[in-house]
Amino acid sequence: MGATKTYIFSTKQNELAKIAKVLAHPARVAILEYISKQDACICTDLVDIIGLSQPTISQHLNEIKKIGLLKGTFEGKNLCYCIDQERWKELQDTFHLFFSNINRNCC
Amino acid sequence: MGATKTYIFSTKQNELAKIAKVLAHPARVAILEYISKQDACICTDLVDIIGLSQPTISQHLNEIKKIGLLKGTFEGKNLCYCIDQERWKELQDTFHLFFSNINRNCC
DNA sequence: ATTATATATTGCAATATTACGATAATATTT
DNA sequence: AAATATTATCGTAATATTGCAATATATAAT
Repeated sequence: MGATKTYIFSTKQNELAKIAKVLAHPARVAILEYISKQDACICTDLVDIIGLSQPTISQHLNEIKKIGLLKGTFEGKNLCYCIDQERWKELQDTFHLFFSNINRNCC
Repeated sequence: MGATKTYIFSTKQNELAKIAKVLAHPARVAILEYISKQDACICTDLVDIIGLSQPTISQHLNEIKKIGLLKGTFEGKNLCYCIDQERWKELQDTFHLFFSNINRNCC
């Protein structure tokens, strides 16, 4: 008990839920927004911008990384995080499809 | 410790996260998909369709209701659940905006 | 090599979520 | 009024998430 029964749902349903879960925290929304607004992609200052501790930010970044949304490369001592545009579009499509496939003739 | 620090984020960021949280469970995705596919909206059989217990389904429905996505009216002994089209479009726009506002010139 | 700076990992406590049995509430039917 | 059917709520156990201090790791600069 207590654990999500993923096995009774379809792959697509689990996929959407998994992606949504990453967006289900304001810190991760804020991180994605911040990174996307940067011209360059040196994101050293997320800790100051967001206002959470460095380990916490690091963990959130890791959650975002898990669904393939971040490309990270070292540039000097700083880690350069960028949003993976291909993956971003994929997720956009996933959500678009989900929101589009809804029946209108009800109630 | 342990609780999300909502107060350090913007209303919009918290809003998106809150909506995403509802979609962050495959059962709720499945429920929304099922309801949207029905011509009529008598959704008594969700328990059989999804494969979770009646209390669990009821709780999930409640989560969906909390963000205003469900219109529910009693029709006889059965509860008639429908998706609120207005609200649905709002959420669709919220996500669309979020996914659109992303910088392209990076990395 | 040592120091400084940036990010990752570990360990742990607080809180939240998920799921279901038992039970209550509500409405229909007999 | 009693029985039936459907949904909601309560209580509780299992699991997951959130957040941070402490520590480890990695690169840069001195």
